[in-house]
Amino acid sequence: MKDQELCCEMLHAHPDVVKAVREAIPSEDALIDLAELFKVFGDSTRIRILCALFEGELCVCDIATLLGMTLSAISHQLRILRAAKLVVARREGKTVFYTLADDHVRTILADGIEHIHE
Amino acid sequence: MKDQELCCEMLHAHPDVVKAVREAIPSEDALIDLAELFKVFGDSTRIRILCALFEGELCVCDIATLLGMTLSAISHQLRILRAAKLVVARREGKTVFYTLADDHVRTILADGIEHIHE
DNA sequence: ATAATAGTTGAACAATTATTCAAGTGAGGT
DNA sequence: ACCTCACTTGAATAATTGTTCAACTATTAT
Repeated sequence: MKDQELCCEMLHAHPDVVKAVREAIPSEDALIDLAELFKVFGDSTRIRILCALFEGELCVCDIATLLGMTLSAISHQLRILRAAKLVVARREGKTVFYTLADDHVRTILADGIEHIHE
Repeated sequence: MKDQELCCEMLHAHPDVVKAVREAIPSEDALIDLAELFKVFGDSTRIRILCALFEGELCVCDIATLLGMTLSAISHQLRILRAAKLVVARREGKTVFYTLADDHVRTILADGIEHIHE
């Protein structure tokens, strides 16, 4: 986190290029938010939950059974997915059903799969 | 990581639904790879590097200057981006220039931005 | 009321990871 | 040969994070 003006190591950088890029890219805050979103996709448990929900709504216990994990572990991950607005919950009696929040999830995952298969 | 057959807590799960989903979703290994890819996008320094490279090729020093970070920190992150095949390097004398490896990066980031703005 | 079921939550622990620091390459200049 | 510049790399440290365990809430049944 050094200031580039004070960092002699970096005086050889191409200042015109750096200036142009600095004006063109989104704000640091926007990119932090973006990284936070991708961080949510960056865990295989959460990816598996999202993929399972592609097939339709599931209760927490179904997901736990499917992944062979505890209710608690799944519930913690669902909280993160809810906070990122990737899934929504619906209660029916004692059971809570989860669904994908929208189609962005499908699109993002599909793009990722495509990159891997290239 | 409990076996669902042995886990009495989960006997109430909907077995037909679980079975259908289990057959429909990709293999656990494939989803682990996918999570690894998104993990690379899940860091704001790396996202900022990728965004900077949208504008064209940059040397390591340009990137370090732009982000106000040390050469070492940037170099470590570039190594991760190279391993994920998101960027490629080209040496010209003492300088190493980096470029986006392909258009998947643009697509994935654009989808992420869209989700945030919804 | 009491109990049982389905899920949530907080604290703790282990594992992962981003940055720093110091040392090490590889290329060009003298 | 020696030096400098533009990186790269390995080890160490601090911060973050996923899972477990135990306790708790909400709903239904008796």
